[in-house]
Amino acid sequence: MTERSGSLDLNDRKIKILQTIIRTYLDTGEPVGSRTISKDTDLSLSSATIRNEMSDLEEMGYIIQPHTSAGRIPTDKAYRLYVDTMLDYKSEEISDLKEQLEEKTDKIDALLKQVAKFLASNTNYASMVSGPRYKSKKVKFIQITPVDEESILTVIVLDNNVVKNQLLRITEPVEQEQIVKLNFILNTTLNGLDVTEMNLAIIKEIKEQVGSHTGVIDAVLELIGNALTEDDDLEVYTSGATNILKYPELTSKSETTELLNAFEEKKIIKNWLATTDNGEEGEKHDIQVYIGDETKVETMKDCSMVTATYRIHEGVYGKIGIVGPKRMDYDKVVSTLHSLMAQLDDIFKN
Amino acid sequence: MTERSGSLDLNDRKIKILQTIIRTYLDTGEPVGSRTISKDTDLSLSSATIRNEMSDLEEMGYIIQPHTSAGRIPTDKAYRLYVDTMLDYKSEEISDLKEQLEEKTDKIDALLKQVAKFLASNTNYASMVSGPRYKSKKVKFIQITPVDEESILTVIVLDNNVVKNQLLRITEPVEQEQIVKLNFILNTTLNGLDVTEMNLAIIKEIKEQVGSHTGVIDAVLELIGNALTEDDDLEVYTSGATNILKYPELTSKSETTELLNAFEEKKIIKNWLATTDNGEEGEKHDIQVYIGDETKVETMKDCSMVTATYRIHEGVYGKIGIVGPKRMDYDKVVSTLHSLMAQLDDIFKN
DNA sequence: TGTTAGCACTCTATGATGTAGAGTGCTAAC
DNA sequence: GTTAGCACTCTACATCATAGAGTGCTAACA
Repeated sequence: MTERSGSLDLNDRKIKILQTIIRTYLDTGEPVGSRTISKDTDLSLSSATIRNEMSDLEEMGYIIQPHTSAGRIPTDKAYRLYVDTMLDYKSEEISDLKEQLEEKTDKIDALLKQVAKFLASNTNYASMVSGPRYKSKKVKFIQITPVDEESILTVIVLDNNVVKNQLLRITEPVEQEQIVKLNFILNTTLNGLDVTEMNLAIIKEIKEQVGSHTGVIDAVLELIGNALTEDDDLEVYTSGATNILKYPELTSKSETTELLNAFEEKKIIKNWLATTDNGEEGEKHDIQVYIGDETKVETMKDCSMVTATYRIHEGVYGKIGIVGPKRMDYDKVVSTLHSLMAQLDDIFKN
Repeated sequence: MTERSGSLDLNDRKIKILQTIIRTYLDTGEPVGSRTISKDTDLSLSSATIRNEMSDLEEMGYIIQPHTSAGRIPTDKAYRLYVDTMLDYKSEEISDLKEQLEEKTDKIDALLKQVAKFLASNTNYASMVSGPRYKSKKVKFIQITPVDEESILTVIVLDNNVVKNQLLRITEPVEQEQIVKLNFILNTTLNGLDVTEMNLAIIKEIKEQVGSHTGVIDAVLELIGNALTEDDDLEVYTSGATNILKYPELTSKSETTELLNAFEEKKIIKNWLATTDNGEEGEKHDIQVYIGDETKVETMKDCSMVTATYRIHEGVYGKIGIVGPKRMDYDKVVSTLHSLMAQLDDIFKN
């Protein structure tokens, strides 16, 4: 159709102009006009020439005009291109991050909470961090102990060193030697098994060996089953959800509310964990950027999401992510996440 | 000054008018004019007469005019009066609440989470529920067990049946008989003590009796100390924080954000728990209403807060509250809380 | 003395109107 | 291929007029 369709490819000049548009728009949030570009680049071209190029860029789908007499703003396609090829890594903020973190590294969940907070306050976007998940869990140690006349305590240690316990009410006392026997049988039979390996045959065998107190055994087995299958409640830490309110382009009121709500109930995150769960392979610290519709979440079509996977060690991993407006400082977010991941790696080594 | 200052007391007619103003304003959120009142009450008075009365009410500080040619809106003083003397209890929604709750009463924290959710979705305000707090905690049972060559498991059961545990790394194995001895000594010495009773003398006695493995003992004692003193992280469950956005009078943007933020970080709640902690005496289900400045929180000066205390049993209690705009449906909130408290009482009995 | 009708007055919310400014696309010239 | 010039479009903003709601005051009435 167009006579000079030959010009419809991304030559260096177009790239430079597009990059300027994106950078400026990320910075100001206002549509970018041809004069601004003409002044801000070192191309020394007049605004008229820029206009021609912008016209091409618009035809190619990289920029649009909100209305006739406005400048251009980048499309999702442009952001995609930007994130894929134009990111400009900075690595400034590494230092103070680490200092902040290492104050209190005693417990992993406290650490992750801090990570979420750090990310949110550092980027000014909303952050979320999922607790570590274990590929498969096995029983390492079981112990049953009478506490008083009416209750016994069951403790289960899993191979990831997570300890589960529960007090069981009992109606009649269990004799000490029965307890010892029970402990012995449970440990020898179940040690090292995961939940798929605890079949009916094994359960039957245990019951036959013990002979009595099948009620207690049932209760213990149920507890074990729960311990092995439950996802640790899919623990998710979020922070800075209210940062979403800072960005006027997201303040369409109803949608923002919905988004905040989704954040409060941690819907987004669980969804995200569920969908990307399999993609565990790949680069060590691959960082994914989802722009607008790429998030696959209707309420987030004006948002972008940047995520990363951390690994504590083989098979034990969790996710970190931030959510912000599509007009997001991708450079900063990606580099912050990058250095954060490196820090975490470092910390997990100890 | 005024000639007929004798009319400046709250006679029945004034009360009726004030009540109508409050109810109408709570309902519509618009300033209430004299004509509306004249039509909506059974006083059969003309708007002119109502105007005279309203003028008095304004002088008495119960209502104000946002601007010259607008109707009147209630002041905090009016709300206070309303809450203290004019509440109209309804007891409709009791039933479905209970059905919703009893689905899953296995764990107290899951229950409380549901209570928060229920309250928020039922009232359309933000809700918060604090986990139960224990006046004083004592040790009921201690057990140390070797799990493998490099770790031993310490389990502590408190008298409120809360179980704490931790894996301790050890450098050299501890012999079985030492473990048995350790368990015996710890249980006989510490059983029934609270944290104030574990003084240096007792600790010294334990160490002397055991003779060796003081490192392990220190670790165990530290764990016990933590278990007895930590506030279970002051667990607080919130729900429906985004409901705050539904009320236009709170949408001054910056303040709403601050409020939401405070909610996210659960500042409000901790503050509130801290300040009202002592007020544990009094009526069984006394419900407190804090209006505007009464909340003592700057960011909540346009909000009201309604709180109640639940008791699981003697000395074990927690708090429930909701936060909403000053223009809040106090009737509904108070009656909902009322019936909720009754339900909880019922549930805790089992 | 309490109540009411009437009226002038005030203030807000709303919509219409005009204008400056930013930015574009097109054309013609370099 | 690049640029200057110009007509055109659209938004944002301020100004203005108007309708409507509500009041306070006064004078008349029961």
